[in-house]
Amino acid sequence: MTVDREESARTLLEVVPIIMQGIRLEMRNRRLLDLTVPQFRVLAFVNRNKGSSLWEVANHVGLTPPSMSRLVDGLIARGLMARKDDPDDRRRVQLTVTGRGQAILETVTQGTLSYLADKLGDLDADKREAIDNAMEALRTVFAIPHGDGR
Amino acid sequence: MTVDREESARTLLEVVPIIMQGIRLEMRNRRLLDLTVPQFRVLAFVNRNKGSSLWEVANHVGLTPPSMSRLVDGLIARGLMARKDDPDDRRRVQLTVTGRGQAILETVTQGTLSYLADKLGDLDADKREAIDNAMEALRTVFAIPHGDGR
DNA sequence: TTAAATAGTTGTAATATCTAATTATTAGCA
DNA sequence: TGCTAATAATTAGATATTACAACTATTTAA
Repeated sequence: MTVDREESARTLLEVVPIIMQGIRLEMRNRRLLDLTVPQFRVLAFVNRNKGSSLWEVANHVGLTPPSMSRLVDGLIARGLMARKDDPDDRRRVQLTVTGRGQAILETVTQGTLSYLADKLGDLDADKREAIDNAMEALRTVFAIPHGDGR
Repeated sequence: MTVDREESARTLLEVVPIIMQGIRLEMRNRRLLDLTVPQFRVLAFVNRNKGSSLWEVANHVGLTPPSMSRLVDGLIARGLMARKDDPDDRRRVQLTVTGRGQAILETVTQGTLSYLADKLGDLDADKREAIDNAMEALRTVFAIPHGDGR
């Protein structure tokens, strides 16, 4: 089978946005505890990197600091995150996920995983292994640390 | 190597949003001819399905008809698409991409493919083959017709 | 010890997106 | 046939999201 970079790129460009669309719909369609994808990514990142600064989160998620400041405002207003001053550098803030935030993160994560696992359930094991291998390769290429991303 | 559905799903959920973020930044960062991802997907879909109705495009891209109506307004205002009445059913509208729209679509597509191909260039052929196989599997699972999606 | 750099927030504006209501047209059926 | 229901699209109105520029507070370093 011929595998040239251009063709692989084209396939990625066709497939990735549609998977993303499924993930987005899944996350938004749960009454009251819905999250946008950026909100989800912020919660997941901060949950794994407790005490992250605003800049770190903004950088990870790909938003500007002002946008992230407002996004965090919203999550704090919903009681999902907390912001406190960094005692070592009082310009910085330390972000954390509240218990309630963790609960919602967990629920949304599980729901989304079920959605995806359900889709993947139609595939036989070797296809799923191909997906795992591919994602592993893509993970390195897009510089995503293990068990971190989202 | 153990490959269970749950684990594959988790990996997808970690990796896909980050690839998407790269695609989004790439598409937006070209002065004057920038497109949002939904705009890009609309142009790509209509270009391959000339005369699509508003509902068909909205359905494909995952937006409501009112949102799509406004999105299309914007693309028409930029001279990238045209809207005309369907003679067979005058409730419907037939959407097409203008020459200018095709040109911009082409440029943005090529730019994004270069971005992706560049990333993929760091991988050896068997990794790229794994990616192709995985995308092929995902394509069927998410019901993405060949050479269509975006 | 003050100028420059850094972290974050606020002001303002442009998009993007939704639900509900409205208009126009077609389809179904008694 | 003629009326009702269904469908396709748009408009109205509201809310979210996001950006850039300007500002405040704090730290670094010359």
